[in-house]
Amino acid sequence: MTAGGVIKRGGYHHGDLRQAMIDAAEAVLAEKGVGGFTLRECARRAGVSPAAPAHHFGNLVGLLTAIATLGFDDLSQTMEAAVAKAEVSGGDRLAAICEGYLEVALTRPGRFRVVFGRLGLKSGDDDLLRAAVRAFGILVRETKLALGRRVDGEEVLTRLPSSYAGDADLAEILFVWSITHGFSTMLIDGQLAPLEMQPGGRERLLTLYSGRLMDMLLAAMRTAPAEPLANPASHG
Amino acid sequence: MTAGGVIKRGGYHHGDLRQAMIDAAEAVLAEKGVGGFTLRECARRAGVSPAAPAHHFGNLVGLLTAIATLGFDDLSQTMEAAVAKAEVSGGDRLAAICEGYLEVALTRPGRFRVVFGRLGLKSGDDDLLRAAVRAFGILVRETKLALGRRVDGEEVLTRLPSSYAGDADLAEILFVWSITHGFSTMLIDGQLAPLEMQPGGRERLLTLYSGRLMDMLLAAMRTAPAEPLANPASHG
DNA sequence: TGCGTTATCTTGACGGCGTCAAGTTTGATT
DNA sequence: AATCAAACTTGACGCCGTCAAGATAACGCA
Repeated sequence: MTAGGVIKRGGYHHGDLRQAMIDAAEAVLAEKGVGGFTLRECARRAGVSPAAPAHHFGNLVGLLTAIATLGFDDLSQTMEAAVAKAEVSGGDRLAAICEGYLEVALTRPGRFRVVFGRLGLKSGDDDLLRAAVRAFGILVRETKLALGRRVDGEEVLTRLPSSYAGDADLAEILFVWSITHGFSTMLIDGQLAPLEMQPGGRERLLTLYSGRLMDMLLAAMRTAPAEPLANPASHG
Repeated sequence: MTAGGVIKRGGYHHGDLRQAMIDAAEAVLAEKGVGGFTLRECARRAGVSPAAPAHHFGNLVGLLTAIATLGFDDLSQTMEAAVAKAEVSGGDRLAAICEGYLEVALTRPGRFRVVFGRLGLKSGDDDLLRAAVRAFGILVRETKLALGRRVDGEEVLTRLPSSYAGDADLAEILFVWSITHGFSTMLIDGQLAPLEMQPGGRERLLTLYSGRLMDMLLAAMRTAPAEPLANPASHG
């Protein structure tokens, strides 16, 4: 039923408008990108009046926040899957999450831009925060593992981002994230479009990314200070 | 006169509406950011009807394109100035342009987002293209110099970006750009806000950037193949 | 079973947006 | 001085997000 969540159920009441709106929003983002994204258009596709979504999301920002939460979950799942695959194939785990990050951006650029774009999100939203902490935690965990640190998985995954402000490995974390985020955003925002114009251009870029760029990234990580003087687990 | 380019000259005709619109746009971007940017608001500040700008810029995209051109020029000038300063102080030239890039983003985040954001620009605009080629050329030049390549300055600065698709140093160029662009955008888009919340948080981030991150960047560059025999390495 | 309560959705309206067509004013050219 | 093209205004159109008020339907409880 409700293929794509777009079909109305009854007459007056929808049944699951919240999910239908999210589905419609994803479809609009996939078709027109974040520029052509409109609350009224989503409501139209859900077969509902423009004011209906207000009851479920409050306003446009609320809907975007729900989408962004899905985006963070997508990031977490894809990165974890990439790690699992690397573990099997013998590839590097850190490179794997970087490629997973890029994969998410390329697969759903609209949703990715909702997550990381300049559009305002509900800053206090619990679900959003939880999803963001989880995704960030994976990045932190893999960076620390790549540095040879011992990591208590549970602890890392639940720490708030602000608690990393004094982390001994923050520079390395930011380094990894900057490369991955920078390349991903430049690619989906069209900064690299001139380089993609040649036949096979995009493939070449992706090869460079998962090849030489990851090599350089890992080489840079190996220049890290050998031992952290402050124990990252309990740090004052 | 025309302080800020906002004051009208005569009654019906403005005199220099084009410049006044650009000034007003910059002011709006500085005050409200790219989210609160509106053509009508700019026209209002220039003391002119909503439809007046059409004659000078065509439409909203035209105005944004003019702003983006200024943004690229800003990037070029700041990066060149940073190189000059590094040349005097004995600092690293490549790190200097990376810090100049970040400086531009932090100084005028609104304009920076117009340059690199998801907003559409007039893709065929000559001035915009020229400014972009110049800024990109500086990045390429310094990356190649850091790799020990000999560089014919004029040639590099005028090549179109698409012509770098087969460049032997493309991976290193993308590596440098990704780090710099990634860190800059994450900072001004609020991704690092939780890390800035602690007292002195932003200063710490900037210190990390111009310190350890640049060290890692330069270390990674030193792993480049000595001769451009273009062997795309793989780490699988 | 029937009734009231409450969540859900519609209707209609408001102001603001970008853009267009048509009309008005101005400065420049001849 | 007459003409003309450029510069700007006016008014309108269809969008947008959001709000207040009303309609509807599902649910809990007698």
